[in-house]
Amino acid sequence: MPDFPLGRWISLLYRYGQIYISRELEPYRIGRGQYLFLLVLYQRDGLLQEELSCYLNIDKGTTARAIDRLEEAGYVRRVQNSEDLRSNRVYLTPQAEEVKPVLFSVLKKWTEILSQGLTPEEMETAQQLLSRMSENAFKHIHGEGK
Amino acid sequence: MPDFPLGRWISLLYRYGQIYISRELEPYRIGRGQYLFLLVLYQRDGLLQEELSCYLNIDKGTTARAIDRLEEAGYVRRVQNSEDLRSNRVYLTPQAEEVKPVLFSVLKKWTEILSQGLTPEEMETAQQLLSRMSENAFKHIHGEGK
DNA sequence: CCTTTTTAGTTGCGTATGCAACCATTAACG
DNA sequence: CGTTAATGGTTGCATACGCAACTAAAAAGG
Repeated sequence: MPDFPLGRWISLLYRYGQIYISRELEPYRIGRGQYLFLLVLYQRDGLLQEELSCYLNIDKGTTARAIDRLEEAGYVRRVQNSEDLRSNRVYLTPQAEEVKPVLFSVLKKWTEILSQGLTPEEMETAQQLLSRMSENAFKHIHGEGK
Repeated sequence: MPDFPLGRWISLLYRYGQIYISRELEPYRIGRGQYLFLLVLYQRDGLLQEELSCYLNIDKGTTARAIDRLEEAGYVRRVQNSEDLRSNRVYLTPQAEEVKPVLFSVLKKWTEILSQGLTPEEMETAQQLLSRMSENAFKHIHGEGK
């Protein structure tokens, strides 16, 4: 790749990560587009869809459909927010607590695969740098304009 | 995000990069799923679809459709390979040469956006680490396996 | 040679994703 | 208050992607 090596690696890591997650979580009916929402809800249950979208920086339409899936598979339930009837709070079900260790172990294993031959310090550095680049990306796409 | 921060940043960088590329290249009818193929062809023209797939590690079905798009938009043409009638060689058109500077400048700008606040050494490190993680991902998904 | 297997490419299907249009509810304002 | 604007959520549409089934051509093996 002559130019733009970064984009190529990011594309590969994203796509291959999705393949891995899909395969491993398929028996649990958790799709690659859904697991991130579970991760956020494990941290803080009962968020609004809008809060999930905002936190993960994912389109609200995409979020709506991901929550559809999770609800249909029995991992979350929507409860209309009594303080604002337009919005839903999303709560984990006991079934979600049950798969939590599975999900964490799958993600941990993928991280281990990626980190083969890298030192913990290098992994830490990678996270640091990706996080800073993400913030730049975010600010450019949203933050004042263009 | 409690665990799996890496996946989250990669997801964000991938999706936001796609948004940026889509917007910038939309006037030229080059989609976010197509520009990588052009980049490879700028390096070496006349590759087989299979070689493109293999080099970018992208599914051959996806490749076929990306080349469809590029052909329809006038950037490449398929020529049946006389040495193996099953395969096509993909050649750039003059129109592809014309957009080359535009494409490169768009990608360069995105890299500059991502690298704000990072030193050139840090960017170099990031590429290094991503490249090594990509190789790990590749080996796990393909290489013997799993 | 003829049959079997492999391989390059195409296509159908399922999923994910962003955008824009839309709906219902809430907030802002005159 | 009543009208207008903003906002949370849903849905239609377009694109991208992997997988699997399929086709046609080439390679392998008897």
